[in-house]
Amino acid sequence: MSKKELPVLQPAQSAPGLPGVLCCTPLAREPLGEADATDLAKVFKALADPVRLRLFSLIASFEGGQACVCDLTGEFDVSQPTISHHLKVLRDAGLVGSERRGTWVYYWVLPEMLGRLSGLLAPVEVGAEARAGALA
Amino acid sequence: MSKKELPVLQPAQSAPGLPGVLCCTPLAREPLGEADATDLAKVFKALADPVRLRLFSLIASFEGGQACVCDLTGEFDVSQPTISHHLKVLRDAGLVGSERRGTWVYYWVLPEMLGRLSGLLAPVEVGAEARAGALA
DNA sequence: CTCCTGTATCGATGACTGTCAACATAGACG
DNA sequence: CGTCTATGTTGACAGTCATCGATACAGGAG
Repeated sequence: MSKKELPVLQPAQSAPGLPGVLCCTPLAREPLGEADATDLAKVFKALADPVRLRLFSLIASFEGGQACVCDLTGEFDVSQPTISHHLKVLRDAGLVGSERRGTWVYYWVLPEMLGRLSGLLAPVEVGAEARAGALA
Repeated sequence: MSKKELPVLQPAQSAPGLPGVLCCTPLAREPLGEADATDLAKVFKALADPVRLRLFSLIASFEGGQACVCDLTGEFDVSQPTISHHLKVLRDAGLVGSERRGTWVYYWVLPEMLGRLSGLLAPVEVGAEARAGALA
């Protein structure tokens, strides 16, 4: 079941509330509102760090689609508290989910947000018309 | 600088250094390398600001696909130098191109980068393939 | 219970970033 | 030439961020 309009982002968990923009509005289709831009910027900011990008990619491409923190810390040159901090940023942005399972804590990517971002960045048909229709 | 020294970035050429990652590698497909993550982070960082997001969206959705700075400054509460700064960030990230045309300077979105980002964020089939075929 | 390991939080710090005012530059026009 | 308008650049400041060490919390083992 795929719901497109619902901002389902486990509001009870950690997602600070990502409104409708992140649903399906193409960035290049119509001007972004202030509030929407602020929310979107938070998500991009979460991805705007090399360590977080690698963390995110590592989790996403892990066997089973999830990884425990112990699998991640060894891959980076930063300290464990830093890794934990970055994971929290990703979680707060609604990009990953997490769950404690016994001793270890597992993280997985939330594909919804990924798909929304992908759709947001999808370029609209800007063929020859755009270039040709120059004004004065 | 009458005709500019080629501000319009060409993929992996005059750009700040956008290698192959930005071409078509899905983020959730395989772990991102350090260098690739650093480059990608720069692009996301350029989008990680509400003003820049609105600027970008505004330019992209403008009539003719391009807008002069004079069309943009009025839409924001920040000063003109700040707008100019943000436009430079977007240009350096390879997200927009610019050209002086007489008195005014016009900006337009580079759809290539947009498409690359969109492809990068495209979620892989987590439901079936990733879950099953990952463990080799 | 106590110890040990895995993970999160806290406080501090150096680096970066968004913003502005002031100034510089480029082109149009008289 | 000089002047006006449109943009870009510079320098400075405040706020944010990435990172660390120390520490706290959670759960399993003894």
